[in-house]
Amino acid sequence: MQYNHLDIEKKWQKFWAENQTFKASNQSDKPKYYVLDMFPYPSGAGLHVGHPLGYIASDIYARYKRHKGFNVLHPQGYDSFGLPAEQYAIQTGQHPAKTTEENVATYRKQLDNIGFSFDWSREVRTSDPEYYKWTQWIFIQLFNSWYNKESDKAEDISSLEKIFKKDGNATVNAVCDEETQYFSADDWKAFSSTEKEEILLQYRLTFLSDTEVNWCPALGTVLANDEIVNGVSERGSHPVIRKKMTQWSMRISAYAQRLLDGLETIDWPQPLKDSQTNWIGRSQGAMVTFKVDSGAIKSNSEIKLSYKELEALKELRQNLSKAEITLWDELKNKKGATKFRKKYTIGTFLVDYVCVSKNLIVEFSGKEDEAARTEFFESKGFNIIRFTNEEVLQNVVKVVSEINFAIQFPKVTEKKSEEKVVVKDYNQYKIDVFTTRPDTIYGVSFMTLAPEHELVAKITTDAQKAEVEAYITATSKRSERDRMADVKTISGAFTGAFAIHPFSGEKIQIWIGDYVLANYGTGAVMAVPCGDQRDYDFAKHFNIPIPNIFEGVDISEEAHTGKEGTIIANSDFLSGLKYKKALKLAIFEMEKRGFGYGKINYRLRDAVFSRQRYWGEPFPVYYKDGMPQMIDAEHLPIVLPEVEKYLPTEDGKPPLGNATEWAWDTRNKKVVSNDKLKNKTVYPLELNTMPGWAGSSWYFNRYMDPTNSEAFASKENLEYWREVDLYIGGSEHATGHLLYARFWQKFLFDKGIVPVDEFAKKLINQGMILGTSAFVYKATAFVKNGCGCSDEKSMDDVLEKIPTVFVSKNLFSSDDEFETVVKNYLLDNKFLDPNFADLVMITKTAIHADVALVNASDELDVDGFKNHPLNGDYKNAEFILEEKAYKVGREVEKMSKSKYNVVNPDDIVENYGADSLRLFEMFLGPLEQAKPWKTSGISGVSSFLKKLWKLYFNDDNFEVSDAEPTKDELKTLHKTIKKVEDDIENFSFNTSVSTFMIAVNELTALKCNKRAILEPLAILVSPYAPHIAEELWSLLGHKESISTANFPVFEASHLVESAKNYPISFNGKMRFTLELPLDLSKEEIEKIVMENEKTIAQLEGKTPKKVIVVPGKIINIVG
RNA sequence: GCUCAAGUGGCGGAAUUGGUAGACGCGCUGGAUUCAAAAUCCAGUUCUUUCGAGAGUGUGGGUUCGAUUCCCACCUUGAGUACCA
Repeated sequence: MQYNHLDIEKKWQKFWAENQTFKASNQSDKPKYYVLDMFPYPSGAGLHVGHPLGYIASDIYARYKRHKGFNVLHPQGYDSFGLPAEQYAIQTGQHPAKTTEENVATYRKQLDNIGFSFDWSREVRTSDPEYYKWTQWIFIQLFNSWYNKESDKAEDISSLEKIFKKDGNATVNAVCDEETQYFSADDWKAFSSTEKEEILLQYRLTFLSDTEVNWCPALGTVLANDEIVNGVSERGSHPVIRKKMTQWSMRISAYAQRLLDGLETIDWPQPLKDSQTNWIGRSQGAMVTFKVDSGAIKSNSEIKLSYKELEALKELRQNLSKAEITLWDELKNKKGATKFRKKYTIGTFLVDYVCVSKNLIVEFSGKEDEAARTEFFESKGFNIIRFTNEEVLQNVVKVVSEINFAIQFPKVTEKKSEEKVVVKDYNQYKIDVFTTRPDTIYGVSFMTLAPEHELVAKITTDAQKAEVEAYITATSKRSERDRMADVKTISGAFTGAFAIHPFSGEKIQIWIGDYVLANYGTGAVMAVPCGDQRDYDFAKHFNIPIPNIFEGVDISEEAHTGKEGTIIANSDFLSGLKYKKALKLAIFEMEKRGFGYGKINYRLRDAVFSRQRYWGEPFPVYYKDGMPQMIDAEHLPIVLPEVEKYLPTEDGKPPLGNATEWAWDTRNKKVVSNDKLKNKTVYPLELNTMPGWAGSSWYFNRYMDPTNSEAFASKENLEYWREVDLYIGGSEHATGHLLYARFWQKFLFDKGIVPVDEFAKKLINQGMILGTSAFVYKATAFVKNGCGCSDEKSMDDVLEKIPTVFVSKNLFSSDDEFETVVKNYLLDNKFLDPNFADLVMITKTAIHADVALVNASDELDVDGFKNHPLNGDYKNAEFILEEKAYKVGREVEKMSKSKYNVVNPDDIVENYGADSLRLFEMFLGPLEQAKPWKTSGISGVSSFLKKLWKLYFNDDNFEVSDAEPTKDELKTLHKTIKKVEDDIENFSFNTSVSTFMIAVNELTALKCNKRAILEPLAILVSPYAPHIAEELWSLLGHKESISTANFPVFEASHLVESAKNYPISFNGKMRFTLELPLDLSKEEIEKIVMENEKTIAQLEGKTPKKVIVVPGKIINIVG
């Protein structure tokens, strides 16, 4: 019987589907094992041979684990929301759901062809409302949570409200927006519900905010940082600009440290961990505040307090003086428009009490900067009344009545035009900088602000104004890309202002420069030219002093950036200290003196979560009085509405703005027509949709319980499957999917929803399969310029006669040679008149030829090429052959349609079988490595399968013997068991394929047909080539699927040898081998070897200096 | 620039703890079979060679009896990231 892959493979694929062979049970006596692939986005192009590589590897592992007695979960699904389906919808008007459905069907067919052991009963699709219902649910959970730094986890928002009610926000240690104002418990109670909502939004883990986003005009949507590559969009390479928009964001920054720490606990590839570590970008250093020292500064807006000052405020609020308490007792009961707040910040000033609605400030007198305060407050339109401590303590009633009077009869103070107000130097401007090198603070000789820094306009002196403004205009005109491309040019401008060095008190210049980025750190740096190359270059360029603070280091040519072993000099109390000590001491002193503190900074930004797209999850959100409201979980899913067009609306709203049924009826709890928005109980729904990574950030949990309609997965199932044991997918998701998924998992863990905080124990990145493109070399003829020929028309005729010519690859090695070959051919075949030969020039063009037209010897199917639909122009082309064949050139490139090097797995399955495809993909090379595909190589594994098949047959009859196997046969079997088992455990699938080949070659040579050998062999092969293994297994008389069989057990006793073929080396070089019994002692071996005639010949009479004998390994004779 | 990974025949790659470099497969060469081809089978295939042997894992050095493997410097390629203070 011939091995017929077509029949066998169809038969067993049908068997597996009908018997649900790979359906995983949610409980079992066996240990559990969860093998997961990154689910595919079902694109219209279908799969090429590169896609299934990871799936084949994971399938082999899953099948192996079943043989090893595990209850294996091996699911598959589709990441079916996404841009291409939407772009296609825009072009064709087809609903993305429809094209997605079609693409999924194609994918499923292609996957089924390869014989994967997926449990399809658990399939998920992110675009299925029953699935995204739970994506929406998780969004609500995030909205209802805040990050408590004290407990270092996410907590329910109600616990935060409780604290606000009791103590205000002074005691809260949370991850929140930077510009959060302080308020007391009483303030909280007095806030309107809208105000409360606004404040809570600053703490929620998903929040709405005006953020600078990456807007891609061509795609009409915002993009996340990981969706931008080299300043242009990852998809389509469109330019991206910065734009302020109101967007949902995810407070992933709250998890920065835990995302970093978690990497230590998971077995993921180091490069991937490195790239996440870089992306999170933790840097340890200090926050330092520099005061601005300026002759004339303009004030035109409120100044925010620094973090440290806000910290100090907390203390102040809690430690009120007796007089303060007495007066507050009187004022705090005022309600409504006359409500007072205590210790409130206005500008950089802290006022004792203020009634904001009446513009009245009440203060204790005797503050040192009273005059400045009065001038500033009045400029802001406030009235100020002041009392002394004594006045309050002696007659608080009188004081209160004066306050009441001031409320009722306010002094008319005109709010002065802000531009005109010139406030003299009150040291109110401060520049916060972040530095990783506080030890070099005495090396600071200037400061640089980003051109966009908010202080720039305020501190620039009149003299420098024109220059600074010109510089800002110039930089803002440059695109992000230009700025990135041109990092060499040094540019900047002096503001004219000076800062005060916090330690030395010296005046230092403040510059602006575009090498400082507005969106990293504080957008300002303290420049230490001697210790940072960019600062150094900047200082050199603008002739700023470069003080040297390193002992014994030459900085005349470049900055000294090394840390280890560096000793600090010229730095007051830091002089003479080593880098590490100086760093610690500098931070200690800053904290003591109150102008700096140790801080850890992260590069990781909060993730923008809104997309102006149609084909994504709708938010479960409606807007009431401009504030977002969550729809109760019980009403989910909020299903994507139908729209007429998938483009943004004419007034620039996202595509959902086209929907006519997109309003939330809060009374009837359902989505209703927009006509009903006039109703008081009907509100508009969110028009943005969620980004692609929303659905993929938790799908691995859904597989555990995919049809549950009560919960996103049941507690029992989550507890049973816990986490993914093996996850296989591409490394391109390092800073996208794999980071977001870890973030959500940690959040869900905090909330007690999932039992583990890392979703995948082990991860492997499969390498890309590249295409091997084929090139043909086309000759183009044209007439030399300026030939001086009289008759152009006749030259046209000459060219007319010359056909398109292709030259076989090895006929030329240079362009000149190419020209000669072509000309000779044209002359020989009378395509060219010898009289014109010198006037014609020939150039070479390499053209991609379809790889399907090229055989294993790189020979082109010339007729096939001429008749190929893509090569219509070459029907009458001439081919210059070598040895009767046209040889193509080869080059390894990424697989892509335009290079005609894409190989479809369906064709391979058709011609060679799924088992061959699986074996070959594994045989190409190590799983993690990128490697080129060359279809010709498949004949090796294909003939291996035929040889394997033959072992079980005697001519056409299936025939195995029950006789005892020989020692050699057992040795081959057990050697193979050991190697294959080790290889699978180490994911070294390529080497086990060669092990199978060796085993089959050996057993063929031994003419082995023993059941005791061939039965275990079928099991060994079955994870790799499951169809042929099932067929052989059933021929061997088994009724159950081979997947239920136990993996053969290795017995070392079969490999025990009595003799060893020793390599005999001279000075480490192997010269010959010698067969010796293994039970000899070192001395005996040495004696035999030294007496051997070959040894004597090698030594040429010399006496060896030393003889190394390692029994069982090697003998080395040192001469 | 920085970080990481990798450099082995004509090609994909093997050598898992330092111990016979090039397993296995493709391709190539020769042979058998065939009217012929495909398929199949057999033999050979790192380079040099005076046929004795010698050299050889990107380059140069080091450790070692012995290095593809460990250490140092450099070169090349690929990936990621990029004025990150």
